[in-house]
Amino acid sequence: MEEGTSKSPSKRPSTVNHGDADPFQWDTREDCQVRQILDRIADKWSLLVIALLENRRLRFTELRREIDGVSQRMLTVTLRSLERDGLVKRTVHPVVPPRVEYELTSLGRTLHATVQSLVTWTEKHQGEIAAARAAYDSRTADAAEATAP
Amino acid sequence: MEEGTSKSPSKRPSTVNHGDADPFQWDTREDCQVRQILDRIADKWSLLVIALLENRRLRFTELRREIDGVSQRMLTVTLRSLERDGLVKRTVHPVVPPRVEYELTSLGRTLHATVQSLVTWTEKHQGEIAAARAAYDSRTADAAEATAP
DNA sequence: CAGTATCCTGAACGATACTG
DNA sequence: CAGTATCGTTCAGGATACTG
Repeated sequence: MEEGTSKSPSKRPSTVNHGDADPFQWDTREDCQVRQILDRIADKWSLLVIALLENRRLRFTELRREIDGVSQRMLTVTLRSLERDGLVKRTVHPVVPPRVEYELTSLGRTLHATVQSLVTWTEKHQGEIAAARAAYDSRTADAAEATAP
Repeated sequence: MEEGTSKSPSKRPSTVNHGDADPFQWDTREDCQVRQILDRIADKWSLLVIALLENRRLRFTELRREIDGVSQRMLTVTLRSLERDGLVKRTVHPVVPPRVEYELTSLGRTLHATVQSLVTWTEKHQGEIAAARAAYDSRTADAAEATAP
């Protein structure tokens, strides 16, 4: 598992370079914290895990069953990332067979609350977005049809 | 440009399958709107573009200069996606040389406002996250050192 | 049960060259 | 100026097999 460790730390090709006095430092720097957090929660599974753990602590297999599309490997990678960032607490019970439980930390719960505003926004505006997409696609289709009929 | 068009529409391998009555429909379905929105704004450049357009309308080259790490290709792809979703308005002025200006739509502005809460959360908690990472990494390093010295 | 370790594929992205 | 077209690389993530 090299990517789990390399995912966050190995990201400074110093591409984005703005530099000057700017009211938007938070988004113009490559190592921007916001971007890192967004990358964390917007990846394929993190949000699902956070949402499921919001209710109750769950075991590895329970999470797997709930999400079900996730591969064993990616669930592990996702959980490790969340644990590393202090969003999820991992508890190993020294029994056999092993029993490992995951739960949100208090930090994880505050993140979930914040994400809710995004969820709310999306639910409120998904109609507009769908309409915009449909409009754009039909416009594009028309243009293509007019160009190469 | 195949990926620009395929980016959003070609995403239903119907992997995540939960099904049963669940208070979390918004996050367990593969075609989840929240996930789509997150994918849009969390990609490499969208957030930067939205942030820059929050202030003023900008031309293609101006955006390119501001972001500067972005390739011509990705800026185009990003702008097209944002336009398709109704977050950004594209205006072509029929002059020569061409003059194309981009600005946020009202929908785009409301999204920016929503994202701000995430930014605020991040600024507030980045210390905790950094600490959690450092703690996790040192723990991990210790374990590795104890296993294979 | 809860993982690791490998291998492999597709697609995201960058670099480059060309155009209305 | 503001793109489009093509090519090559990288790497996230799935499939599979093996362990404490």
